[in-house]
Amino acid sequence: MPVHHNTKQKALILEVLDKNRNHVTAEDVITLLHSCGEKVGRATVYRYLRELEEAGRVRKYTLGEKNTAYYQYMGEEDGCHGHYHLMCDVCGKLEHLDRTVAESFAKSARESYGFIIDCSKTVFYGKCKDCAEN
Amino acid sequence: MPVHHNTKQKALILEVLDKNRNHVTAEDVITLLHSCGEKVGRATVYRYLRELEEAGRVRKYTLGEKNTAYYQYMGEEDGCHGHYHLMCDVCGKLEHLDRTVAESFAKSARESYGFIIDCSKTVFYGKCKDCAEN
DNA sequence: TTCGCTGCAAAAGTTTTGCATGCAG
DNA sequence: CTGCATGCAAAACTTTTGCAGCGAA
Repeated sequence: MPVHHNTKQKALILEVLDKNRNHVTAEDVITLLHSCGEKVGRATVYRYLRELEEAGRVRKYTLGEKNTAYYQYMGEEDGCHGHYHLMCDVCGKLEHLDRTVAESFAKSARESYGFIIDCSKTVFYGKCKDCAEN
Repeated sequence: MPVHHNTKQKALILEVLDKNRNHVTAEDVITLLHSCGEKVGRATVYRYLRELEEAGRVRKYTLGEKNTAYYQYMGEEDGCHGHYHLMCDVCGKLEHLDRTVAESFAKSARESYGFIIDCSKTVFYGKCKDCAEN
């Protein structure tokens, strides 16, 4: 386990992620910080985003035909407490699906395949209600 | 509507996609062709994969933490012989879960949240049977 | 013969890494 | 003080594009 220093840069990055809960790219983070007069190195942003993703605090994914990665802050709650994530790959909105709804499915997967689903890491992709109606 | 010339290169690429229906990267296609003694230019592979994707004959997505795109041949009829992915985050093995097993779950999500799950993009993370036993 | 297609190489775009310096603990 | 974190630039990768020449229709 790495030692986590509390640095100004990490706090700034987290603040940007918290204020932009829908899909931001690494370059977005850099640009947003730069426009606030705060300069954080490109490598630091990429390194911290990766660290956050590996810790399960941020979700990394792609949208549309772009080859760039989008990042979404999942909040402090470690995720394994009661819900699956539903991510709209049109608008990037994240919804929560109560675990009880998915319980039977997880059970089927376990019984059929012996696969134990980790709900803190699983994200369902698709279209949210609003985007499906358009 | 572009004119589609029937070239040897396109036939070779399609053949590779057909024989490897799951998770092939562009580089995989190039390497596989090269190992068969067939050389097809990198640009041609990328161009044709993109064309196929735009035509709906191939699905493009990302898996795991990789930054590379995976391509999946959907066959001539875009049937719903889709499947969910079960990715073991211990050994990295990828398993397939038939869509029918997950159908009731997808239905619940749709009825409760109006969310339409795209099975081609959803990956369940967790432990596969082998890793769960250790 | 005519264009579209191919292949090479270069460019473009995104992410990672090496290394010297800075700063939190 | 110690050593992890940062920042810069370069490297590493993946994908796209320009252009000359080839080849399918």
